[in-house]
Amino acid sequence: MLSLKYLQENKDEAIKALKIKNFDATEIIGKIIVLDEKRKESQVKLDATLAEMNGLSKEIGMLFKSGKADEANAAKEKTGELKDSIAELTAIQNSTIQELNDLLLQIPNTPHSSVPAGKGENENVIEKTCGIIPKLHAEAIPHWELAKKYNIIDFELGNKITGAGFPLYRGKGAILQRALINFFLDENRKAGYEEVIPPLVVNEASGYGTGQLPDKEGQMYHVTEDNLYLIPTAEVPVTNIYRDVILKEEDFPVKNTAYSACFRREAGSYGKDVRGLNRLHQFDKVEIVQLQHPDKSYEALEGMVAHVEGLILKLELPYRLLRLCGGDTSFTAALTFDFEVFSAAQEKWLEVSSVSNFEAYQSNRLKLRYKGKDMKKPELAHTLNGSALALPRIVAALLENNQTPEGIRIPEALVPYTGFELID
RNA sequence: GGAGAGAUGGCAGAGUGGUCGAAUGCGGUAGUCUUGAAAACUAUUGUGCGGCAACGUACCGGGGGUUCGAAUCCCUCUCUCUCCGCCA
Repeated sequence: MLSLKYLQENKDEAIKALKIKNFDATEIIGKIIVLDEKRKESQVKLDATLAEMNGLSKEIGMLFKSGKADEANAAKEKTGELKDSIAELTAIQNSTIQELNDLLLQIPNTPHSSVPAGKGENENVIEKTCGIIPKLHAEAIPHWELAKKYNIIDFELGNKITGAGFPLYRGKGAILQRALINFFLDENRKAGYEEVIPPLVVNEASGYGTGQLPDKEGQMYHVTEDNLYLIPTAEVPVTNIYRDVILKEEDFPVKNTAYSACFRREAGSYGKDVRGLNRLHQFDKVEIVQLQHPDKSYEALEGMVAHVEGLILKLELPYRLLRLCGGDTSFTAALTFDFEVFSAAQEKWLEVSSVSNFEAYQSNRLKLRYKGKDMKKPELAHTLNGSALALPRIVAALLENNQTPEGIRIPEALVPYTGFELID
């Protein structure tokens, strides 16, 4: 969430920026500022009353010690009234803070000045399109048919074991998954990201920390018995490593990468978009996360975009880079770049990575801060993350684009990982 | 799953009802000394909120209670450790 301080100091700027996200914040920010005044007022009163009470309690203690029990008991009489008003003021204070917090949670992150206006995905800006879209042979088929033909992904078996959206990879299909995961992790590690293996199930506090809760509750699988959630992305456990942490300024940049299975309920999805590997309930992804000094987060974002681009290039896939418009930028992001690869048989661009700078929006909830030597108080750090990369759509494009009458060709960079050059 | 013990500042660890935001040690930072370093010595060293500041206030795992007053007593939740059981 946005910080109160930011909203107070940059009210008009925030309202203007949020219009790019098609969010009219005029009323809500006005309410917040009024509520905060109220909060301050009740705080001052409460503190004064508490101070009075503390003083009185000390006095009573001294009176008892010096044997003046009568005076002490007389003083006790006075505390009742103070107690009542403390209870009352505390209640006001708590409900005001609660109300304030609820409102703050409703405001999306302010977009970066470079985010174009727009309602939805059609208005995203194509920054560049690279690579050659292959001309497939006459018998070319989409990946879900290739998966069956070469017996590498079994959707029906996944169906039997679990349900739709939980495919079973087998043989060279399974090896290809493992190869991609290792390839991505190795490349990320070479780029300075420390590898972690996080829990795949998180508690409520972590869900709140990265913003999946409360609003996206329905998108996560919930283990009600233990009140835990299956992670929709490694971003959740990895970013929560740094919840309630105060970093030293010289710790920046903090860079982590993690492979994880990801679980998404995808409630409301249906139809041709979910065919084959295009949209799954369980899929594999390698994620990169960075924590940065506020002055350097956009530089870091650029670096992350370049890194992801390098991965796609090594896989020899045709791709394009999109700068998301206000309407398509997520609630929590300030600036997002999407990578899409072209899947030649279904003739579709498929999103394979989303690289975002969240600025201080996630940090504010996480209470992730940093402190420099000359700083009196800690400040919020900036968080960034990106997929590097999500597997299923990469696999879809690899299968479709590289199909030949002899079999499916594996890109050179992956061969050391698969141990074979052809799926046949 | 059963029985017991515990959770205090960056770390270790004292504190069992009043002046305790909390002893002490280690660590960190700054300084003195030194050619430099080490050692020694001196000072300083948590976070939130309000305040220009002085200062006030809250925080001793989370929540609730008792009390004029709670780190300290009670209830509850979570987590950790030890032993037993079960088991990858």
